[in-house]
Amino acid sequence: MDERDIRTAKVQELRESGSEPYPPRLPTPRTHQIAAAIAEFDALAAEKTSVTLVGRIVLFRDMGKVIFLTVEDGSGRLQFYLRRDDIGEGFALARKLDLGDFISGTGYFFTTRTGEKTLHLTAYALLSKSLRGLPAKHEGLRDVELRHRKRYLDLIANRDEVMPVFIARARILAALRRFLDKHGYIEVETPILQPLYGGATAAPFTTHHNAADRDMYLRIAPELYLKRLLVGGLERVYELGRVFRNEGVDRSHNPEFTMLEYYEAYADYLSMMTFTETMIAAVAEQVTGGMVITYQGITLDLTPPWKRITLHDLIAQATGIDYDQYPDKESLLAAIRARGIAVDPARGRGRLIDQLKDYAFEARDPELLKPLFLYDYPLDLSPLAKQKPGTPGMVERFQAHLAGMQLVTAFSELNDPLDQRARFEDQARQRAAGDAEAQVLDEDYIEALEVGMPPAGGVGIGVDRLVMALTDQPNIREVILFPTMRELH
RNA sequence: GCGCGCGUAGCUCAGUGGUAGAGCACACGACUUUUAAUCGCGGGGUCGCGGGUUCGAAUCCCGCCGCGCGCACCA
Repeated sequence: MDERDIRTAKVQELRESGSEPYPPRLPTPRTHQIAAAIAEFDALAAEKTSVTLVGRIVLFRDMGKVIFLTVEDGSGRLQFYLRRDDIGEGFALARKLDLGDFISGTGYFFTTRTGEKTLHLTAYALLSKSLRGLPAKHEGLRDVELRHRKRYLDLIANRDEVMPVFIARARILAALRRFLDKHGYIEVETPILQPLYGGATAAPFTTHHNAADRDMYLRIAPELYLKRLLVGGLERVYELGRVFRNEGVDRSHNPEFTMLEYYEAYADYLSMMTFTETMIAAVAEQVTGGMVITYQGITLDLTPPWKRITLHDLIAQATGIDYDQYPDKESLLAAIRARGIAVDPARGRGRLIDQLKDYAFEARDPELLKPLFLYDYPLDLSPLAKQKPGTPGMVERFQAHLAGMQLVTAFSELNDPLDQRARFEDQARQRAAGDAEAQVLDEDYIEALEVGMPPAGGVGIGVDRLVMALTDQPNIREVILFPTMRELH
């Protein structure tokens, strides 16, 4: 008989003796959360006030005629003390309690001779029987795969490290909503299940709608729907929700992740830059208590204004290449190769520029870890962004980088339906040439633009990465409760 | 997708060619202020999966699966 068999047998024995191991409610109402009771300990102990606390048994010390056990609830942990002389017949059953069981305990507070605040029980009750033991009390659960596959065990065993991260995550989401609401934005919900996917350059997850007998897609971004709402007359909208991209997993990517997108009519990318740094700094302050954070040992000051540099100047500083002097892919490629920088040449000019940006970040200049706005991007990488006047081939777009992670992308939204159609057609050519991630033409979206969309700025934030930055976590899987895992065989 | 590393008891880990181990957990016993309780005693393993080399494989080789790290890819 293994542990689980033994505990299952205990369930049976309890039922046969007329005791329900999974009762529907507490036999005695809970009077306090543990942390609240500890806060009032002196008064409660002085009056020997009867309190009822509940929780999971995390340590169990059976000394024959007395038992000490440590019980943990959502707020904290406390030692319970049971004496055979107090409990009577129930004491023998108490000795059969197991680590992991949920119990309630009624009694009064006292302090042991070693100074530990303790609840001296006059009665207890089993609330829920655990059939499987908890991870080792000292070593806990270190195996990263197990921690993520069985997050409930991770939360139990590594509570002090893991719980605060997800509490902070919840606070970050709430603070983002609060900030946007305060600034007149309304939160909307647009389709996750879409007949066409768009708004980003990524491969989708495909599914099938049986009733309509047609393929549908999980959204890769909410962008095109949010901008339809600008057409409809909503001036400030946002959506905070899950998006799905059929791509690999690494330290900063999970196939499903949380995106915040917000759009503001009559704004442009420059005003959205200011709004965004203000929002992120405010969220940091509300969640961490200040605008200066530490990420993986590096101090980062989020106080606005953040450094702003054009993509052109960043690349010029890092590589000495002034890409404005190389208006076509071939001449730029030659200049890159002349400096011995390795790039994938099977891409357009915009991709080359993008790779130069990556090269600049690879130098690991500590300055580039600080909050940074990079702006003015190549047009061919940004089919939904408005062209920058007087600068052919460039669009009004920015990205925010923090701690080396791309956190934000944003632009002045393209609202010229004729230009938009041409951009989609260009994407279609790239798709025909083998780029599976090129964006697909959305006729209905073009039609909406033809009705008329006000000039607007729009921003997308990778919320998981923001949570990583604000909780000092090195891996996106540490801020997603149930990260995507392969099937076990 | 490529490279490197890891996979041994429920958990944390040792074991690098010769009969599978430790601590915790678990079972049984002792103990009326313990606290990572202690003490005694005991059970528990397809060594990720499959194949190969060898008299003999957890250990060496090949393939597969899973995980991690790096690279590539990725608004």
